[in-house]
Amino acid sequence: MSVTKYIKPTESELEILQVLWKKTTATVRDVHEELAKHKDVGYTTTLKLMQIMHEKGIVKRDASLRTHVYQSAVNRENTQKRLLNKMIDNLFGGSTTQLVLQALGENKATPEEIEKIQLLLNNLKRN
Amino acid sequence: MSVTKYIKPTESELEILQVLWKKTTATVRDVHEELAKHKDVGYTTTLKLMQIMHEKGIVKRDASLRTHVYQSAVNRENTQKRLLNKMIDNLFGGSTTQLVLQALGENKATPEEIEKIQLLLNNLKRN
DNA sequence: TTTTTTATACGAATTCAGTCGTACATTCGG
DNA sequence: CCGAATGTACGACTGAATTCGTATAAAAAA
Repeated sequence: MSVTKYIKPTESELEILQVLWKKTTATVRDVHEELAKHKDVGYTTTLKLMQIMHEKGIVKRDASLRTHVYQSAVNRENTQKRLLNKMIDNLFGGSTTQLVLQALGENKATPEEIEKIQLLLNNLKRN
Repeated sequence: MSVTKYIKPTESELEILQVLWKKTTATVRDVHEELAKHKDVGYTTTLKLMQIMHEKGIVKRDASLRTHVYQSAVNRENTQKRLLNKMIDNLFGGSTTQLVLQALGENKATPEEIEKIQLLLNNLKRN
């Protein structure tokens, strides 16, 4: 029986994934320079992390050239959904609504964004 | 210069906090039995965790009796808000709306809950 | 061609979360 | 009173995440 593989990126891995999701494709140096903008970290640390992510199957890479080219191997939306659900369980007692209320509660959603959410809600009600 | 203390509960700590938030006040046994409903864990593990949380200042306790009585030392809404914002940054590129859309996207919010959210949104628009 | 820069690989250290066993004290039932 | 149950303290182990140093190869610059 095949066991569903649970990919649960760590925090550092998520930072890297964000870069890869945005750029589609990137070298270790690309990623590292992006990360270095916001935090103080050594190049080999980023390298190691990406190697481990490769072992885990979180990223793919083209190693045909000296400078390997990486890309994400996990779907962005799925990953978001899974971690979100976890947070809903862990922190909001399983209530999506509580999370949404909390998220919107003090935050700066523009009127256009609010419209977008309202549209979605209307569709949901119709079902 | 005082450094702002960053309380970042771990996953297990969050489980415990949920119980404490719900019950207001609880012994280790209370908490443990609540946790044991959903996962397999030893009593001393829960105890140890709560002791560590006490050292960290995440929970308070009354140790005047043999059986200590614990309660949360961190505010629920603040904690939720902080972790939520972190997730928004880490996983949704800083967009609250993206998170909300994703959360509502496939999830089972009841019509009543949807109403509640819509109400909130209408209020937000009015400002 | 020599030197410097840029890559990857890899081993090792550190830290932390989570788990539990064991020791020991107190309380409770009989 | 005595044994079982219940409580806290605490040390220790495991595994994972993170960090970085060093070795080595390749490429680029001088």
